[in-house]
Amino acid sequence: MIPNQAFRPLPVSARDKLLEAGVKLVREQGYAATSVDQLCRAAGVTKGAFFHHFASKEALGVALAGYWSSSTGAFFAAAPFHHAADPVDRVLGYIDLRIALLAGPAESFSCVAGTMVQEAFLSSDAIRAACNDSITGNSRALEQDVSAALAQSHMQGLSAISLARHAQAVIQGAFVLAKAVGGESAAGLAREQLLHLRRYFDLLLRSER
Amino acid sequence: MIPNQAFRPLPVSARDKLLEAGVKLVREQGYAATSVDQLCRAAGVTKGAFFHHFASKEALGVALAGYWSSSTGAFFAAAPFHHAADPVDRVLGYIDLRIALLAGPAESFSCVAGTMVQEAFLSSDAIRAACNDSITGNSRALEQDVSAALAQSHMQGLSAISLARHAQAVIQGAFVLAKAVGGESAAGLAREQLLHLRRYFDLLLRSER
DNA sequence: ACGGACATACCGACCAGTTGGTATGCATCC
DNA sequence: GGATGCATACCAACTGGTCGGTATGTCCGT
Repeated sequence: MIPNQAFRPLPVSARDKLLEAGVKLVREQGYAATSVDQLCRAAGVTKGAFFHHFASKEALGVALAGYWSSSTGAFFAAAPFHHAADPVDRVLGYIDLRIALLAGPAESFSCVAGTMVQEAFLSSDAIRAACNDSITGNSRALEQDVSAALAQSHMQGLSAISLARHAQAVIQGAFVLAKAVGGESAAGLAREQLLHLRRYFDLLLRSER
Repeated sequence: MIPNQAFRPLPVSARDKLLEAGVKLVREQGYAATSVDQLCRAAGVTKGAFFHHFASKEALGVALAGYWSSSTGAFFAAAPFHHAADPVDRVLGYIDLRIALLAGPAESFSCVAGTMVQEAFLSSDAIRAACNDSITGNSRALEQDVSAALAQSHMQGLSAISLARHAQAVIQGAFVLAKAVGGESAAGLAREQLLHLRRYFDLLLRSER
């Protein structure tokens, strides 16, 4: 999403504006508490435009998860930690980047997919599946490097995808705790949690080499 | 909450029924998507009864976090893992108990406070604070044993409360991932995550003794 | 002139919250 | 011990406003 369109006017269509507004509002208040009218107001478009692009509010939810997945996926894919020679450095580099992103209030660094899926996992299977794709997409992107790093270590009986999923679990859990404490301490608390994750990975991947 | 009242008819007042319904509905659909009418229907009481006991829907949310905190707190306080002589066994015993509780669909083992705070942390500071009390209450209950276990190990520069918080973060993150995959795999995925937490604690607390 | 991209106006359903009321229990006073 | 007074617990019916969604129209590039 948001394709690079150099030398061309950015589309900023009503659809894009609605998705951007969706990211902001869902992060701040969740999916259910965000009304279609509110989305239209925040995006500066009318209700007619909304239902021209999305068949329903649920359809926006699904599209939002996809939009979120694409934009964050592109960001992490372009990050420099991929160029490290040692796969362990690539894995820890990913965690370090996630730590570096933790700043400001919780609604500025939390995950749209994780927030949405908590509310909609039972009421809308389409949204649940779209959010699952987003989260497991992150795991799969990390899995390659974890797998290579595990092969170097003497660790036995550990699955790469399970470890990659653990990174996502800790990240999602850190967001929940950050929202709970609120205020200034949110980012610091989240960072503390990712440092535990980093230590765990370091213990596993650098053991007995 | 729900005091033992042997030989007396259980109160099952409208208030208690509403809180029980709140636990169920918030787990299934979140706080915002749960309407007052729905709560009353599920509890088998009228709307008048609701607003007799709670000044607003938000007030129910705050009371619900307290109710959740008390009932789960009492459960864990009474668990047998506290009797282990070695503090490391008590910490790992807590994690093992949490693993044992993971069964069935996500809505049957997920956390009411964690779900609510994701939606309401900005819109209602009262709910945010009540949920934070519930989650940090769990951390503080674990902190004592973690502190004693850390004192035995040769680990340096690790704070007990930070580690106890990490347990809560992994648990909350496991719930998010479990909701995302949905269906039969939910509990298994959550268990997998808590096993990583267990391994991390084991690596830290049993190191170089 | 035709289709995509919007805007305006509106609908029935449902929302949180309010109203005025009833039923019951428990003191207090004669 | 029976009448009085008052609080608690609960109820059915209602309100103004907001919800997701629709019907219909207009603009505009091709």
